[in-house]
Amino acid sequence: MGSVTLDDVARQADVSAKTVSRVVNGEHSVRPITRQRVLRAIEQLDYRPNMLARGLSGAHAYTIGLVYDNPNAYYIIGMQEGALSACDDLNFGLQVRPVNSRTDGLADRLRGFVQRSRLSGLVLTTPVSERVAELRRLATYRIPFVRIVSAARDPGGEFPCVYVDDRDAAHAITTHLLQLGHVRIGFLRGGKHHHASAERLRGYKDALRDYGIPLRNDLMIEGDYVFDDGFRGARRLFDLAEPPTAIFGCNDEIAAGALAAAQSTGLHVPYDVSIAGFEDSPFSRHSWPPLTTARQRADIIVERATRMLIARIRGEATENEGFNPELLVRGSTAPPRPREQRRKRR
Amino acid sequence: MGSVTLDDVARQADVSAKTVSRVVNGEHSVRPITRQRVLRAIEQLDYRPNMLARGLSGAHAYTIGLVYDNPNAYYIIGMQEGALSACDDLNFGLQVRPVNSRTDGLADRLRGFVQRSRLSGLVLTTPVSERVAELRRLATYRIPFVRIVSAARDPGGEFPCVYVDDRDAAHAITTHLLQLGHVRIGFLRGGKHHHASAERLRGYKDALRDYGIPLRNDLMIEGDYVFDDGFRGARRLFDLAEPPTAIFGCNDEIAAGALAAAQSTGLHVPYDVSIAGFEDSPFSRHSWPPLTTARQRADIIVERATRMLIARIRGEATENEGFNPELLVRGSTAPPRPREQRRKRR
DNA sequence: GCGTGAAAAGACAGCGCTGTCAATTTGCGC
DNA sequence: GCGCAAATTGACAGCGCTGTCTTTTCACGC
Repeated sequence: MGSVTLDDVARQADVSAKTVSRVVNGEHSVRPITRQRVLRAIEQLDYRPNMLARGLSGAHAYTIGLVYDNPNAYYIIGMQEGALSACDDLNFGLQVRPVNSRTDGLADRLRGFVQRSRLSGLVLTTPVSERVAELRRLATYRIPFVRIVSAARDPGGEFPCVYVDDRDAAHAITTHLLQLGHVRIGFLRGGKHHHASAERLRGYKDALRDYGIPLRNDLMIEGDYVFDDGFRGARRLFDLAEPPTAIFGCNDEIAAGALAAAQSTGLHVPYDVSIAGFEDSPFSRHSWPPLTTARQRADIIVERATRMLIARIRGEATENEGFNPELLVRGSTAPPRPREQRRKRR
Repeated sequence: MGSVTLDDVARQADVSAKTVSRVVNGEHSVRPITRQRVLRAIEQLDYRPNMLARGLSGAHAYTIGLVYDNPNAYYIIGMQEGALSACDDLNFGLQVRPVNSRTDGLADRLRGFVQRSRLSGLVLTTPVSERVAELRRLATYRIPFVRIVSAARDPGGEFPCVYVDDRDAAHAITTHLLQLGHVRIGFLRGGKHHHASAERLRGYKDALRDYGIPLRNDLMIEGDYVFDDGFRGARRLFDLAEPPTAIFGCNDEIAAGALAAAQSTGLHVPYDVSIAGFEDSPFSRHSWPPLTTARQRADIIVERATRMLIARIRGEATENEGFNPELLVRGSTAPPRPREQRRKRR
């Protein structure tokens, strides 16, 4: 209804529709003079390409897919915002796709998804981005994608990516605790299958090693990225003969669980025990005390990944980019108390 | 590339493409026998309509818009899930649209959004759904929409809607506190411009009235739906000469703020003060103690609204539907202590 | 069995754009 | 100014579906 079409522009600029199409899509083989004329016509008419027609006609729908497997609402919203902002800016559409990353045939399901919606490419977030074998397969299907991964440095190699240095951030958090004087620091690990979790554990270990403190297995507790595991894990730590004076939770939800465990045990945070998280989710800001954590800007990270993906779809070359989460010290961490002053459990 | 088209199905079912189209779109001038045949063919071939072609060809894009103005990530995800589930089921696409509901020209911006993407209709969530004048305008543009509103009973009248009885739920929560023996109950109000907030306040007032307890203005504090207002509001209540023994926060985030305020003041929840929220967000489950609250299933509510919208787009008649949030009693509420036992503030 | 109106099914023409390939123009060396 | 390859530009045929209009079939009363 009344909307301006390619043909209108073509008539106005006195060229063929195809030439207008070429200009709109930034193809090379148009003379500057012609391009000018077309651009002027586009502006005069306030023309906007019809996504539907573009997608139906062309090889792909000028739409990218954001693929995730993550229960964390805040994280998802952040990622969505980032992707949307890049897509709006570059005239692409966005489709959001939750998947189960642990099942077989992931690559094939993703291909199905891409084909059905004629997606131009995929942004793969962790932990989907860690299934390298499936990714290889995806690549053989010639589906463009950019992954977001946890890595201390540019992994280079096979696939384009945006990398986040979880290890360094975990190192910083642990060092912060060490500098406060903590020696027995518990670690509540997140999803076994998440590489990010392993990286954070490694940062923790490295920091302890730097301070010459031997690792103790009873202080490192397995679990998932969920509140209940944080709660139970922290309880186990408190029950040790020599409980830790600080606990580092692999993400904010785990740390919130640890915080609740402390409070339910009558322990005062941070006086009796320090607790740190990872993520800077609302959890960490809206607890009492607010949690020391590492800020990870999911929105910015995904926006960069999305821009990279679109650049690649357009045939441009790209370089991998890295991000460093930032240490955020808040009220949940403090120096340990001398032993005798520590409060009794109720 | 190998994707199954309408024609393939038509051939398989030995009918015309148009008939398949009719079946897919739930039009009702198809004989049951024929419909069966077509459905079987669709299943055999695993046919899925191509959104792009549908949108290009038809008067609208078989895609609905979910419009919200809400900072609460958890809520948004819930709504998205509900809408997506209905859309997937009914072969519609979904576009998500955050807006600022307080600005002028809302209807015109929504129209722009609808026209650009050729949306078939809109699901309007609170508080967007409360701008009645703008809605009237939207209706004159002949844009189909369904609103989600806060109301104690079917508002009937002008626009189709799904209504949620916030008042009754707030009444239930307040009654729960009264039955525990609380008399001085504070109320932390959410967004002034949200009708839901007014409804919850009214439920609170009604319950007090039912128990013959006079309202006290110093116990009702204005604020927004955010943590900090909950924190500050609760602090003000604690500073009263006669502080309340229970606080009802207008949503979970406010209640979380009140909880933090209590903890930061050295008050023990629920022994020194009871706290209740509204929403059943992760906040309420992941705090210590977990919050008594009212469960509001954003996903289910929005799913219903989406189905209603699509039915209307298809020209079917619909009836408004109501939902009642459910009281969830958890650890943050308990009987008040006799006065002398109440703990001193530090 | 026939006539009738309504219900069901089909034919056909695009929707706005891009891929393909053919036609035209340009630039350049001689 | 000519010839030729390369650079530009254009013509045309769909992409997969639905709206419109037409044809066919059905149900029913006599």
